Amino acid sequence: MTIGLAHAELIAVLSAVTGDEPRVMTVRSGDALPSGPFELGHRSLQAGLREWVGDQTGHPLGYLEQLYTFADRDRTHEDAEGRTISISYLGLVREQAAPGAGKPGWHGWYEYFPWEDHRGGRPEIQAAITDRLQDWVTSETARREHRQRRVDFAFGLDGAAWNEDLGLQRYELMYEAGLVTEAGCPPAKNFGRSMFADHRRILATGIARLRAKIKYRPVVFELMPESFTLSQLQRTVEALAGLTLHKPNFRRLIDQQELIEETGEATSETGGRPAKLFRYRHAVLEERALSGSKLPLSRN
Amino acid sequence: MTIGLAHAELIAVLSAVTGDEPRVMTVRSGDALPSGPFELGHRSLQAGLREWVGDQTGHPLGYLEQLYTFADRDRTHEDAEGRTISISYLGLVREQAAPGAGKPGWHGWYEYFPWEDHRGGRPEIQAAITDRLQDWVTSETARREHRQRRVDFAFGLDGAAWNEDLGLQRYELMYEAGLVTEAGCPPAKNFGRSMFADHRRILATGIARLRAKIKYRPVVFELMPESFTLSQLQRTVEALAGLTLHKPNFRRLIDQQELIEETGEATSETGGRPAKLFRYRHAVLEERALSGSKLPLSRN
DNA sequence: GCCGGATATACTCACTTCGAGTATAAAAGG
DNA sequence: CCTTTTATACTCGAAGTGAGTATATCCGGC
Repeated sequence: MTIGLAHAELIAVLSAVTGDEPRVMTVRSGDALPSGPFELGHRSLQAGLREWVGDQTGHPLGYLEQLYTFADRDRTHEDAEGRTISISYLGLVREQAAPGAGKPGWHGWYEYFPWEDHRGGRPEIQAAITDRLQDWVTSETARREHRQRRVDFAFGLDGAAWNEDLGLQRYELMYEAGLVTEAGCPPAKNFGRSMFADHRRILATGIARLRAKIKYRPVVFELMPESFTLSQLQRTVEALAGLTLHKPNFRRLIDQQELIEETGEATSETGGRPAKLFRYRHAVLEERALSGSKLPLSRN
Repeated sequence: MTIGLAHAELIAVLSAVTGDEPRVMTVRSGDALPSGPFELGHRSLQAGLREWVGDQTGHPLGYLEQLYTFADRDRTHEDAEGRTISISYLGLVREQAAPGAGKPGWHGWYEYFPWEDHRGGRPEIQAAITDRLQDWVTSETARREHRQRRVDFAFGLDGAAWNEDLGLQRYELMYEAGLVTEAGCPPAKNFGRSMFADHRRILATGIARLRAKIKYRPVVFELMPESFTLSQLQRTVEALAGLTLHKPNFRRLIDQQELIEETGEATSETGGRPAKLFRYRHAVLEERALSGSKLPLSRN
């Protein structure tokens, strides 16, 4: 019996935040995500990727999480002796440990997804996108209603609120509607910077996953330096979520979670009143979070 | 350059709920999860699995979601020409469409994880488990504190509340502490029924994922028949979560989500007052849910 | 036919959480 | 010393959540 033989490949979405700009590590001048073959010598996928990232970038990798495994037919290796299976990972790199961040190799998320940054309100480009999506909705009578609901929900139209977690759905809608060059549309009709093969889709997956995760697990701290101010922390979260947050409530949220503690020092680099410095309470690391139950429990 | 060649295998965690018992489809009299090679003819992994499940079981597969991809060294294929990559999926099967449920092939979740069912309060077996875990905690001085926190958090001890989502963490702790035969411990010291290779770990992954998911996406309905009563729905959720829920609050939660509507009919099969029958509002299917923001937004 | 058991359904209330706004403190610079 | 800027602290009402109680409708036994 023929057991499915395949080429195994690892693809990484490595992110860092510099100032208020979320960035991703790229190769080929920003056209592709770093990837490499899964070598036989590695203990596991995770270990393989860590090793490989360490060699290639010199940045120690903090948090690492599997994203998704793809094996669609169009991903078949050219000299196909079997097809290619791509296993993608999300990795977080601390700002200070990423000297390359800001230099070539690291590109801003919103270069690829300009419509995902809502920190300055709805970005202008979004109107153009939703106009084109509306054409796509109207162009078919059969699934029209269904398409309309998907667009409205994903982009926060018609009463629905903008939900930052839906980045992948938004990209997939645009792909279906032929608004990205990866779907075969002419470069003129493209929105955002495109990438090699399905790398932009994988990046969207990583962004969506991270945006969802920061809400129920303290992963932001994997991106922060050893000590930081509350404003820095807030700006980092805002950069990731692509949203502006309510400052007093953000602070309340943070300290009622008891995730951080004062270092005792302060910094006056920020301009106004000096800000206290905090550090992450590592004791809490693996436990904690995973907060809400959402199910109406019965205490008997 | 040697591109990593590997064997690709699909493993499925197929679940259904009959009455108040959550079940999983198994092969080898309950010793293993169904699995098979990833054939080259398939369009994608997802399509490959759907086809394969259809052929093997005759049950149409509703919801299907990727779980995790494993490729640890100990999973190497015997006549190793490369190693085996296992891609696991979680699938949900509707009760009525699964005539085999209850018959051989389908086994109850809690046969494998008796400590995960808290519907009748803390199960007795848990005390024995945590006693043994406590020995494991005390046996090492170096990481003792860390281990203690992990155990307390995972099993809801020392002030922490029981969290049904942590099934995977609990199994992994037991594995580390040598309380399951899969870790090489003698059968006498085993807790719960063990499985082939790492299949029980994969099942734990599936259960944990599903338990987490029912809180923010309406996936329960993939397990319900066309029409159902609110009590049936509640019992299904309780079966999955391994918890008892507060009836009035459960009903409030359900109808404020507007996920279901009355069929107009009622059933008196349950004994007391006849219960109204409801159906899932399919219109809502892809949108909706993904409820809470958890981030303190600013409206400017 | 009436009554108790069983199940379904409906309503109330206190407490916590959350969104939103306002007020005070401490630095820098003209 | 007064304004600007950033940091920090407090308040309030609306909404959500945990928990309990009350009413409705069937069945079966007497």
